[in-house]
Amino acid sequence: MLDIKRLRTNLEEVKEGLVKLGEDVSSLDQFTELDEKRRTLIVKTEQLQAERNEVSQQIAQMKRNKENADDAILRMREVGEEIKNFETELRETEEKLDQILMRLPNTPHDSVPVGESEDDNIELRVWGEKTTFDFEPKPHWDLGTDLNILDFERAAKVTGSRFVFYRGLGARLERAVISFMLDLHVDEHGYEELLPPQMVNRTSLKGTGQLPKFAEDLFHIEEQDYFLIPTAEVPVTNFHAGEILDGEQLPVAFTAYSANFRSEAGSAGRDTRGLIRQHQFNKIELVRLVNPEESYNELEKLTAHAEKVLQLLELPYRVVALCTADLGFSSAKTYDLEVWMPTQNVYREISSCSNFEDFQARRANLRYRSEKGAKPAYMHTLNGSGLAVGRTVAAILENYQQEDGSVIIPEALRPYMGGKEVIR
RNA sequence: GGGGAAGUACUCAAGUGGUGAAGAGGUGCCCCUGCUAAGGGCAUAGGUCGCUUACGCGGCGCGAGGGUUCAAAUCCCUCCUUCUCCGCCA
Repeated sequence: MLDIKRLRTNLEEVKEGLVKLGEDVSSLDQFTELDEKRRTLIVKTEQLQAERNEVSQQIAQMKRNKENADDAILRMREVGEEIKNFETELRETEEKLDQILMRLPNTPHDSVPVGESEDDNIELRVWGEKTTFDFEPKPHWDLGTDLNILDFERAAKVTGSRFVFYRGLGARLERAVISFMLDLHVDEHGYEELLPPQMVNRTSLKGTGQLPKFAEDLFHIEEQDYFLIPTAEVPVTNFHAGEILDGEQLPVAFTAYSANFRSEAGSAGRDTRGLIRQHQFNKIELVRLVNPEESYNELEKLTAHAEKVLQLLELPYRVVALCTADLGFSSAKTYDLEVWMPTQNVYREISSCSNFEDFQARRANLRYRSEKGAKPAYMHTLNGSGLAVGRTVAAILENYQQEDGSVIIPEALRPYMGGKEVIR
């Protein structure tokens, strides 16, 4: 959520930021009016409440002295009615304000390039050489099916489209990638591992920004009003929600494995084959809760941690800075890591590393004290995939394939594969 | 799933309609003391929202949300969490 005080004092500047995102800012036309109405109602309500508190004490006094308090009680009955009316009006006004504020995206950092589409994202660096073959490489879904390590057909039978069975060494490979990534982030990068709940409540989803605006992207459990998590970002960022941490506890660095569930509403027909766009996929997440002054250094750090995975797996990739058109709802700045997918001849997103500044912290009430006795302040939150596991497996299959249809296992994963070197 | 009990500050805890939510521990400052311990004194309800140039003032806050009442930690309703007994169960 944007800072309401910032909206009050710099409304035009905020609008400019939102316009860069291609956001419709007409909802803000009512902001000033609603905000002023809210504060007027607060003043009126509180004046009456103060009066009621005072007279109530007088009534108590009179009763104790066995005096007659009927006049005061009658008067307070009316005051009580008035308070109730003002409170109702106040609640309605605050709901309207909330409707506006909770649906406004974060404003982009100054360094974010302004753009019209993802084509305006800026390539920052390229790592590794694009894989080349002296034979016709197969897409990973054919490789996986032929090797009998991926089974899309049976998953469609058992559940539906956009699901998959990993089988045999395929399942083993997925599990190896998960363990490899977690171990790297815990042992080398200093993250604490969490294994989070894979369903969350509405409050958590509002905290990170998926609700109220993007409900149609989520799987919902009606009975309990829970949602399957679309990313571990949700439970992990909300881990400290509502708490006030000591400054020394920052930065908090969590890594988490979870399955992720996305309805993929609106992407019908896109990436229908293979592991790229599934309703359920595994991901290792990196989350950092940091000092505001540090958050942009922290973003570089976090991105480097995600990149390290690709480097150790020796998968060619590039890093792009997302332009305003491609920026996510909650993010102030995002770097995407894109891995080389030889059969599609493109770099495909495999990680998204973002600084949310205090946007999520406001929503989830994540605060810290810079020192003992200091006023609580919002921390900054960051997260990134470290990495998407299914897409990593797809990239391994495609980049490490051989002419005979077998796949070499990257060296870094072999300890997790029982020493096996090839899937054939 | 059914029955019981509970949720008050950093911790423990009193409080069944009426002035500022007891008390203890802890913490901070001070006294005493050669130093430490013990002892004594004072302070200590976090937060947040609003008003105010400011010093300040006020509202809300006893798990959450509603309700009754002039007045709610206290009475009523719904929900959440924890403990516990029974049943079921990976």
